[in-house]
Amino acid sequence: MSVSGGVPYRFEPTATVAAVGAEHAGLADGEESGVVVTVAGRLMLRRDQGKLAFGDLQDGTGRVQLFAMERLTPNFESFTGLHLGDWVGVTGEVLRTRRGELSVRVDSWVRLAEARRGFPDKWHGITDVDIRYRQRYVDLWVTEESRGTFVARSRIFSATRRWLEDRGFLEVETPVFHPIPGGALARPFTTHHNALDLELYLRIAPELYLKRLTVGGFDRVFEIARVFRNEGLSTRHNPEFTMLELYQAYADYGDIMCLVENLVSHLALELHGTTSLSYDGRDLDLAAPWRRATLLELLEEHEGLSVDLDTPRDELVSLCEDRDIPVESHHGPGKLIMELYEKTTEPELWGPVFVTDYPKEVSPLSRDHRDRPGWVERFEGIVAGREICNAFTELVDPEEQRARFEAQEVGKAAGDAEAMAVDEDYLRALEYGLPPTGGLGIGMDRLVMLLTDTTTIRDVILFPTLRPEQ
RNA sequence: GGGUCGCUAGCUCAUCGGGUAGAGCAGGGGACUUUUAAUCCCAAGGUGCCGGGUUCGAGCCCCGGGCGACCCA
Repeated sequence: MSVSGGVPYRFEPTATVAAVGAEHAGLADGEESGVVVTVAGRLMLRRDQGKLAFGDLQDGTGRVQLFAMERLTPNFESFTGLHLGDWVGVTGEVLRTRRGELSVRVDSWVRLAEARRGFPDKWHGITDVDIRYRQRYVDLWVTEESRGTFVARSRIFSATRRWLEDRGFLEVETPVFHPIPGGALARPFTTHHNALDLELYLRIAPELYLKRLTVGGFDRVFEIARVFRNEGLSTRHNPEFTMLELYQAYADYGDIMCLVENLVSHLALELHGTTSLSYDGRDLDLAAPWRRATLLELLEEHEGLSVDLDTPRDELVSLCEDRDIPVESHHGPGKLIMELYEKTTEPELWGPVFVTDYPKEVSPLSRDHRDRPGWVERFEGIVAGREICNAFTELVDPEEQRARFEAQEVGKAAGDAEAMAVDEDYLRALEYGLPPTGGLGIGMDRLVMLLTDTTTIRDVILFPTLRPEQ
């Protein structure tokens, strides 16, 4: 076996680094355990010392020191010739050195892969975030927080699935290719199917398909859906991101609020053992119940504005203009109020808070409010100034839905690239009867950001969208 | 789309009132029997993001472009 030779086709570690550490925590300085283990991972540091050599092996669970001796270790010269970043498998006795470092003695070893490119600085790591995003395969080894964030992301997803399944929700998959983009107000990506000679859109939301399933009798469904929106990049926006959407028959938006606050606080407990978190240097408590307040109440509370849908349009327009909010001629009072709220109030909210009851004009899929004409039963969950979810009592009436779609088409004709189109098949589905249903969409990337105290969406997406190199 | 900042060795960073670049780590060679970013010695390593311009001379000044970060729309 030599460093220049080939590498094996398989290898069988008997323990993770973390397990070695846990099982031999009590070993005294200078003591040998009598236990032989096989570990594998990357060589991240090496300290040669004549007839001895020390190295740090890192696997997915942590680091442990390797202790090689010329007297015992086969091919000792080759071992000291390993490069930082090389993958190695090591078998040997677990011991603690005189200096108190838990170690695996290198009684036998094999190189499992060669790092032909030099690893980043062993102390400073990678500081250029561009390299971290483009070469995540290096970042994950070198930047401990990065690995931790993605492990947390995985735990959040699996805990979410488990929690929903425990409550009778069925996970489904619906199409990514949509002939008519719908379910959200956003610009889609377009693509083309050659055999059908058909323009298709990458979905901007799975919503309309999931509600078709509710019509079909799946009374609790969810999908963890990659969605695609053709918009700019920012610390909060990636063109492809992940939404959890769920639909619960017989429920209204009040039921969904309870679901959200229970799910999110559960995830915080699973991940951190507490709902008291810190985000971006500020305290945040996700314990249920969350405050509920209407959009108008919050607009008055934060901006001192007492307005409503019957406020004269001129007045709303000048309130917007006073705040440098651009107004377009087709904006009605609902849209103007929404703009005022989004620009002045939403960023100020720390939360968690459920902002309830939105203008019908900006909510084409939500059911009319049972008591407030012109408004719908919709809420957004705002945490740390960010919208993490959007939910409503679903609009079930096909006639009303058609009218909402047609109002959207008017906006589309007026040049609104984000407006919805009429989806005849969806209307046909509604005509077969959608029961009272509560629906929810959660931005999973933003939720992960919140729970991992991360302020850039690129830090929670393994391979964020970037301009190509060169 | 606008503004600010950044881009120098594989990685992390220096240098200067414009005079064709320097260190640590990594990589190469050597020393060292308990190291902890080990240490010590030696040698090597650069299209200074790209393209123009000003200048006797540009990594540095000017213009254009690229990529990124942050802020704003």
